[in-house]
Amino acid sequence: MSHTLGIRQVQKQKTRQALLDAALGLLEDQSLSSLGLREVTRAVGVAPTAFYRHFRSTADLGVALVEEALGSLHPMIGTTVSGSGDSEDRIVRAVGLIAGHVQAQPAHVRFIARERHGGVQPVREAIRDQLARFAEEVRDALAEQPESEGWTQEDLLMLAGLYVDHMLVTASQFLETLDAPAARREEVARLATRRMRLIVIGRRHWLA
Amino acid sequence: MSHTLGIRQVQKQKTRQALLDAALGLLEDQSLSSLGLREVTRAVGVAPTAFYRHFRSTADLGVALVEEALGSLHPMIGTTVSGSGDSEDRIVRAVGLIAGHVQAQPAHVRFIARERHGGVQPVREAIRDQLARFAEEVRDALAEQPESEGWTQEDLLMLAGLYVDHMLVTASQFLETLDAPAARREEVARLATRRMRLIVIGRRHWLA
DNA sequence: TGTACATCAGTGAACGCGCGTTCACTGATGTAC
DNA sequence: TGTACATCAGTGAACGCGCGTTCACTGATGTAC
Repeated sequence: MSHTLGIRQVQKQKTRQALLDAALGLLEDQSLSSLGLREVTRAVGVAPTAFYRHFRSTADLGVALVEEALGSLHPMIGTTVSGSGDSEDRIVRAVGLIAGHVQAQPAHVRFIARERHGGVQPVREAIRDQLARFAEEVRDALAEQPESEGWTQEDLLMLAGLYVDHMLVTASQFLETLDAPAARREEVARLATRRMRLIVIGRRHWLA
Repeated sequence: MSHTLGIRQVQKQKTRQALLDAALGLLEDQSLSSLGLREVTRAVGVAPTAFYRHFRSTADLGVALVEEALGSLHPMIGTTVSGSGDSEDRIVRAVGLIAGHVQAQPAHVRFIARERHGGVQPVREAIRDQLARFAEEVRDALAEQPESEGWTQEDLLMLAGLYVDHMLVTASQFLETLDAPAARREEVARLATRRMRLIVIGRRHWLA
């Protein structure tokens, strides 16, 4: 049975989302460790004290943003790695997907890149955990490919980590081209594709 | 002829260095964008206004820290890439060098990892420029290896970028093991070595 | 070498400002009967 | 369905505090003669 939220719950969720959205916007030009609670509430148009009805602190809000930014990407992983076509097709598709995601959610991507090594410990840990999950998911998807025959789980996880890190490097490179002409973006895509190709070649000859 | 600095210049340099050192220490648990000028002068034991005799702002100090953290590493590049031994020797030596540097200068490494995508634009740009120089230096060193015959300059730079990014990923992984038992550090070293080996294998078969 | 003046790294008081957090509150929504 | 009470998201005043920046200053160091 579907549980309908009351008016109060719905309104509370709206305010919470508004706080998250406002914070994400403010974080385009600063780090979470310098984001002020009053800044966020001012941007939303609520009293500073309303903040505490939703988050204990800006660090707490940051952890929620990590969930929002990365939580929904997990399904994408499997379909990309296990998708149809040869490895060249998959490389091109993966780079395209990253480019598209950066265009669609630049603020999310910037937030993750910035706070992955940022000054707020709980947020760093939340990101690290999510990325570790990504790597495991990639490993499991790789394990089902015929090319992975003879590979140890450990080496598959090593390769998966390489893919995940490369994905992040590529995303942050696309981020830097957002205000640049499309040609610059093409160049990043070309370069990312070649890097990925080199890794795939390394994979193919790994067991030799 | 050697130019001896006057007492005044020497003292000024000392204070400047004390400000840089204090800032670096404070940046272990926060980002530059939340670092206060008064925090830094308080840690050094000088009046807040003394700060302005050395830097225009904390962002300006950050740019100086980038120079301090990365400027002296350039010579290391060439000797690592062009060093003696086969590729396996060079991989092991490179990973060892990174591990040693992280142990010797953890605050520098943390600062670079944190501010590379941090909230202070001039600092991000300074880091990006230094890393671009690293990549070019690696490319030039690679170009002199016999294995690079037939490679375009562009592909060599692509490979060099892969090495530089991998170096940073490895450094930040070592950083997370600083308070962990040595066994954890060994594991990171092992993993980084394998990743590097996979890239080298990819390189060997690139032109096929 | 000694003297008179210039330089300038560091001082300390003062300023206006925005911060995070507390508290008792209001009034719409939810619930029990 | 109507009523009486409970809940609780958001309010607004108040607090003490540390911030960045200004300014005129001091006194040791540097320089010209």
